[in-house]
Amino acid sequence: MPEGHTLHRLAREQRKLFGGRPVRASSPQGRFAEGAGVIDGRVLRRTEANGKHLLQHYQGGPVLHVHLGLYGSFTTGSGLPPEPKGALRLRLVGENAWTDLRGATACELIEPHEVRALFARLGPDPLRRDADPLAAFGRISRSRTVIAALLMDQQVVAGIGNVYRAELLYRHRMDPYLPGQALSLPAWLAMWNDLVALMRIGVRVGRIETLRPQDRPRKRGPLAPDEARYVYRRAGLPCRICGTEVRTEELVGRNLFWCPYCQPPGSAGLS
DNA sequence: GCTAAATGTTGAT
DNA sequence: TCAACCTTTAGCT
Repeated sequence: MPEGHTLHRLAREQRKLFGGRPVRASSPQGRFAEGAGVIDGRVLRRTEANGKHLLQHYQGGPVLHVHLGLYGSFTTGSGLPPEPKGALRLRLVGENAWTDLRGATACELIEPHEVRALFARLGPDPLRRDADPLAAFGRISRSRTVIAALLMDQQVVAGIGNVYRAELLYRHRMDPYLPGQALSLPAWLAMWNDLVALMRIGVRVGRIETLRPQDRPRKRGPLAPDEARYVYRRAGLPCRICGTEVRTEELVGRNLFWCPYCQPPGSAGLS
């Protein structure tokens, strides 16, 4: 489930499982055979995530770049890896752990200048220490594009996907169709700080949780997906807070979800 | 059991 | 604007 939190979690996990030791790399599917051959036997020195991109830095210089896209995934386990099945793009095997990559949009070795170019076209990532929310506000406040579209633009903020977008706008009672220009700095900073907190929770628990404690259904056991969110994928269901039907509409190729009562036209956030 | 849609991006048309 | 990527899950039957 790849929004930014997933990639940061993976970077952390892979550092712990494979970092500082040589890894065996292979591409049973064959599509990344050459790259796997380069990595094979090298020490994994460092892993990092920026937005939805994952990088593994290997001894001697090779950098593996992975972007999971819509349905790419890593499956990880301990002990001996299972017999490869299906389209297995990349398998990494360490001392006592293995991980399989499937379905990724990008799995490639890139040069240092390509890493710089990649990072240069990403906006601040709320999960990185060096992230500057004012850089994002600069773009937002100069734009006539609606905030729901700006939030999904990785050049504005790196790592937000459709779930965080919908839930963040809801939590701030913001009209998704508000032009970026209409956001105040305090409203943006409140959203940013909330986003940092939400995404850190996402890294910690491994999924996107956005409900405030008082809004969580009181029930035991795991929550169904539509019970764990305010508006994302809840079209036609009553808003958790006001009971109005949650709406959905396609916006730049993606489904947007919002509550027309809690986020009325012109509503510019809580600050 | 089957089908459609999905948390995303790139590159061709 | 659309296909590709080719997995997973929700929602049917």
